[in-house]
Amino acid sequence: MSDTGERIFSQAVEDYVKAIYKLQNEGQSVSTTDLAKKIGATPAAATKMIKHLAENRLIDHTPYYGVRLTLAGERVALEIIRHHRLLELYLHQALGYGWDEVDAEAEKLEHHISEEFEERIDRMLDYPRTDPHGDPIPTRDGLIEPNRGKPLAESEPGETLMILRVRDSSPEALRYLASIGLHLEVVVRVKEKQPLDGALTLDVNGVTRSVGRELAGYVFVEDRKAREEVSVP
Amino acid sequence: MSDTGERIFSQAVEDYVKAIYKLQNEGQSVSTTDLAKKIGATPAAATKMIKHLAENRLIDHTPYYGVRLTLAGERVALEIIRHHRLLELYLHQALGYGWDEVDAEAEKLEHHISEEFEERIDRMLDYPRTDPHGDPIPTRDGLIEPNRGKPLAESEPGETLMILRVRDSSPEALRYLASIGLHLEVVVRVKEKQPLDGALTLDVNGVTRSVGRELAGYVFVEDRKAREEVSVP
DNA sequence: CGGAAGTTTTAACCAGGGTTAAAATAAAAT
DNA sequence: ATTTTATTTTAACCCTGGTTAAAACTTCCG
Repeated sequence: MSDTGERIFSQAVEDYVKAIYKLQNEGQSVSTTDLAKKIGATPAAATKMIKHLAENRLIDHTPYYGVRLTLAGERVALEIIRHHRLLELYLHQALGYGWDEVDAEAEKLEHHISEEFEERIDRMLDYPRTDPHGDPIPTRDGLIEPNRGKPLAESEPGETLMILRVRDSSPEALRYLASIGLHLEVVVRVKEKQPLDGALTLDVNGVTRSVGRELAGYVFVEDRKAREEVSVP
Repeated sequence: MSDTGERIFSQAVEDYVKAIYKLQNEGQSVSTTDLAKKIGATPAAATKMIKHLAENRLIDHTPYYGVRLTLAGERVALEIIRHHRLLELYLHQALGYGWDEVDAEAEKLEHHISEEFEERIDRMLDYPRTDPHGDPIPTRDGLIEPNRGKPLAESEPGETLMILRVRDSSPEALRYLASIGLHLEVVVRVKEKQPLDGALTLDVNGVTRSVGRELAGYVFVEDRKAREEVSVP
């Protein structure tokens, strides 16, 4: 009950921290070049920001060897991701945005909402755990559940699977997946798997569909049986 | 259907243009000092921005004699004010914000919502004409109705008036007004007016209330009879 | 081991939006 | 009519977040 809702870090800082968080989630330490690429700036700009972040104890920096978030940095990242995912869900549920549209709008808003706003939409959505792509929403105090599911691309013929999560890659990919019936919670059965390119033939609600290996790598699933025990929280 | 939703002007530019618009609405041309004060920066900073705005044909600047918005500038100002007031109403209606809280939150968001978002909340609110303080919401194509009502402070004993609009001054003032029953659409009767300080004694829903001249200057009213003919849009 | 190649960092610079201090101008007052 | 006062503008500077070009460091390979 002490802070008055002022933002502590600039939007740029928040963007970098968030980018580092995401890169860190596949591969231990984050390189300057990868970070620069993700942010859309030059490596030189990234280096300068890295110094700034390190001075503010948001990251540990071993020159020439990359960067890792400190605990403080992770807290900042998770707060922004919380904003982002709550906003995505809110836009979807309350304003009818499609799951391919929510990311762009949430990106614009995530740095600018107050704690009050966050709290209100959280309550309005009844304290949700996942966003419209099935990604977990961090809690107010910076905890996050692990990502759910294994890639559909790694499944084998005969398996019956439920879609739990879809990587929020491009709006086009999301729209295409939706168009062939691959939404969250949908159950699919794997009919065939091409031996060479890994393309899958699926049964989706009685309709036969094909997805290439790349797209199938964006869809995360869980064995049908495992799901029955978890049920509603 | 041509622009991709990119913002054309910086947030700073938008803030200055909005400030000029508001100052212009009482007193013809806007002085550097007043503008600086409104923005919360030094006159030197305002001068620099004024040059920038003039180069972009958003204002006409007569050095040493002040500034006026061009038509283009007015369009920009009204677009931001539209965002602001739609947001205020949305926060109030959809998220339960009090009328004393909406201004601060809308201030943060008004620069960052897309046309899509604007369109969606506009539809969701069923194309409203006024915000929670009774201020008119500009249309999508930059038209705005004149401010409604005359100051309560100028009314005389015996008059029966309906509250149409309340100046969005401070959250405290708004909270106080609400606490004594002075909301929008409420009908009051003027019982007395102090000859010297202009303080009013009112009948508000059967309760007797006093408001000083300053506060009464923030409340805008219309003669009760005039209202009956207008009715619901 | 010694380059060659790729990555990272440094250096010098730019633009936007701010500051303070000083100079220029307008308005008011003796 | 001239001086005083207040306002506005200019000048010189700061900080943030970017750029390009060059230098420093790793790494990998012959």
